[in-house]
Amino acid sequence: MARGSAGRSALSRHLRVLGAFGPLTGDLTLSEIAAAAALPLSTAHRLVAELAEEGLLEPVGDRRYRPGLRLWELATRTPGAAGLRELARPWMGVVHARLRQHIQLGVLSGHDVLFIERLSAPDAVVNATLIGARIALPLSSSGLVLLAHAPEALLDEVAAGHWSRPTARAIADARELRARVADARRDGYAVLDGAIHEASRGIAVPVIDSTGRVHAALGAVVPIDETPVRPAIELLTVAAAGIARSLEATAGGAAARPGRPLRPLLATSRATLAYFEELGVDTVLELRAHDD
Amino acid sequence: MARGSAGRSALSRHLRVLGAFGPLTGDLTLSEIAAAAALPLSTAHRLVAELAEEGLLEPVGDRRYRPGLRLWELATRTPGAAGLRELARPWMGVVHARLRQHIQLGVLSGHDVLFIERLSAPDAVVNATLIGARIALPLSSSGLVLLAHAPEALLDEVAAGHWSRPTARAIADARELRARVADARRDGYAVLDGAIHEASRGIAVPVIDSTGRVHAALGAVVPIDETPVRPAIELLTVAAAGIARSLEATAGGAAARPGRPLRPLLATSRATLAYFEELGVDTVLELRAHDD
DNA sequence: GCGATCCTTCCATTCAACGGAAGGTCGGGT
DNA sequence: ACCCGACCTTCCGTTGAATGGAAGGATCGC
Repeated sequence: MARGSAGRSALSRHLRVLGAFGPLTGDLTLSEIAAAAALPLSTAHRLVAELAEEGLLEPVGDRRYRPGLRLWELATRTPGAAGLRELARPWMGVVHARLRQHIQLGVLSGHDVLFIERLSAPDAVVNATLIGARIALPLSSSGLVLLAHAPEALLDEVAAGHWSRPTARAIADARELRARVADARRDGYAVLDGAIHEASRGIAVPVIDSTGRVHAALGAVVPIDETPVRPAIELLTVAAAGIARSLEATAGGAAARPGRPLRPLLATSRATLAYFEELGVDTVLELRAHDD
Repeated sequence: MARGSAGRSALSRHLRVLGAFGPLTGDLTLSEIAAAAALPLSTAHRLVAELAEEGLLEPVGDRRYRPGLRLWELATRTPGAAGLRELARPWMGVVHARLRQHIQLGVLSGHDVLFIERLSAPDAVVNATLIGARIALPLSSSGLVLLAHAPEALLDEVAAGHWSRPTARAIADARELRARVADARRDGYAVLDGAIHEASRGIAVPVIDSTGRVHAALGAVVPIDETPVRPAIELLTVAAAGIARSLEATAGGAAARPGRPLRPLLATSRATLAYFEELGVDTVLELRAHDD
């Protein structure tokens, strides 16, 4: 590198540039990117050009950029996100059809829940969740569930840290957080009222496989005191078990085969399944139709 | 850099590593990655460690890696893929409900169609398409449609190049390709029989906005001579127009506002819409429920 | 026409990336 | 118990790719 050279690896600066695009960010100009990424303009200029060259950014009009196709294409190979999402959707659909409220799936990422999928309804309550966005663990019922099943060290870290409190009912301190997490651990679910918005109640259960590993939290956001909680928990629990089974069918199925494990295919027709087997693709599982 | 140093920018080597994971690839070990990316082992070792550090790869078990959450999270901000997909799904659902065959959405990427979304049915015909995978332009009806509306230079390039011919009915040469593309340009749709598999017929129409820009191709894969073609084309055309309108409502709507354009939100409840407006998020459009 | 804003190019400096080689670790075969 | 082969990890001297300040353009608004 050169000059005082600041940062860490080259990779981290490329990511700083991509990180300039947040969940609510629109197309950005070069200087907006430079500012958001805290990079010198000439450096940003070069990085943006490289990223655009590789298709990770794409030019829009003649002065703006947005994240590009290649990024999405690569992300498609993310079993922990894209894969889990695809596999969970049918189960989420079942819950959604009954509850007609927000149904969402979140995974643990750092000190946040990263939301991977959400089904909504026009008349559902307020819900700050966006697909691809994060909520601090203590602010969400999904977060409590994930925390309940994470290594103790994570709870210690989070409890020691700070979190915003959008409403007065949000969990206030480490003591309360630990109590709520203990509840979630004991009950196998979490209910959290008005933590982000006064009117909303979160209900979440873990997606937990037969080895005890927790892959995600499946949650609903419902109006407080309108939707009966008990039946919702039961619906969510059944769906979470279904998701866990689907996960094991793919991951386990693929890993169990000798030879190179291939990503199992989902959601395709029987005829297509036969086609891929003919092509010599080792592991192809048909789970269920994508959309039914 | 150092030593003979081979390649291009640092970015390109990181991408070579990520590129080792294909649409059908499972979790890979370090040496598999090194081999697939054609990188020296020690280099691959360092790159993989960096990528894992940043969450672009995640360790699985104790010797394998897979693409990580952060990659998916960043890809979430891709209006041309993730955004288009979300926005198109309701329209695709309408077509799917009628045809009960594969319905798919593809965008132009290099000399391929990159498929972004697909709805299937258990009894649908053979279909090689995978979400996140590519098909060469001349092999797919969606490809013909995209080629028909792309700059002439692209057609020249593709026609001059080579493509595989999985079946005897696949387009054979540049002459035939140009003729089929001309048809697609004239008709506003493309029908292609048995190009990838003997039993399957592709039907595709462009998603074309009011400025004439083509954003994607919307297609169906149906059994040859079973599904009436004309009504399918009409269904697809209506849906494509719907997608185009949704696109303009978001992109146009956001871009038209003064101040920083924000990514419009989709698929949320009315109450949530109000919530975001209150928070000062400039541009929030509610289009329709995510799942209905 | 003039200033402000944003983008592009240039280039001397220098340190982060490179990768061959050597040393571990692990497991399976005998 | 021992060896062997397959992987993975660490070390480190070399060097050219990345860096970013500065200067020069392009464009827009007033």
